[in-house]
Amino acid sequence: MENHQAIFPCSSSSTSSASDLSLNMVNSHAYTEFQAHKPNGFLGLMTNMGAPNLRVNDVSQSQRFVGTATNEVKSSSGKKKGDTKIRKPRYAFQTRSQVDILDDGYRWRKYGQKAVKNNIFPRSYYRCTHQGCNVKKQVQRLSKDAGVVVTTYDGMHSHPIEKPCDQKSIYRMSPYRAIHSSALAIDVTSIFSLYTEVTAAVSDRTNKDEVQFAKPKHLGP
DNA sequence: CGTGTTTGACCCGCGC
DNA sequence: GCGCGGGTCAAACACG
Repeated sequence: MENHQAIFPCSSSSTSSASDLSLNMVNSHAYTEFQAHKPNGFLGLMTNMGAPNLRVNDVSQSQRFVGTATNEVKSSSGKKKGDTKIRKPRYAFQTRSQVDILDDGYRWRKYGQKAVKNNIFPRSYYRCTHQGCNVKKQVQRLSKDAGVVVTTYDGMHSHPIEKPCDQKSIYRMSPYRAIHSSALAIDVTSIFSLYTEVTAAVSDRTNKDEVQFAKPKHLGP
């Protein structure tokens, strides 16, 4: 596989200024359960996964990572009739952070925000702005724990990371984004290198529902 | 002007 | 069939 350092040039610097950042990654089946407020909800999953309150710098030591390739996702336009449902890999990151927007190095455009049932926090919808890239993500805070942000990714990026290391020069922030994230931008590129590796693995297993845990080589055991 | 957010309206799938 | 909830669209708007 390709060199992650080349894809994520910032992966060596964990400049999280939101000091209380932790992360779990879950498959979307579990995430769906969480959303439905069933007994085996998200918080319970944290315990099951055995990696509660990980700091981002410790992810290499104990992070668990699961994905699925068979979630049904509507095409970009959910309005057309007779659309064949395409399946994309879908992943949910759980991060403990004071900010919603994780600086993953890609450029996202917000295209919607919705109030979610049983959650006091709205869910935000983002789309990758790269031409031809149809990757989407959803960002939502847990109502039970306002410090936890769940970021769900739909699809895989088919292009290199767009944002160089110098956020100030490349990440042209809108005033809105600046308000919410410029001061506390979180560099989680090392986490997203995991995402890339496993999504690639998933793409090779299109007929299987579940994917084995992945251990990123470059992050060590 | 380019880029991005906001937000109400709209569409669709699903459960009852 | 109907209502609800999730996801998306698009016009209006903000800002450098």
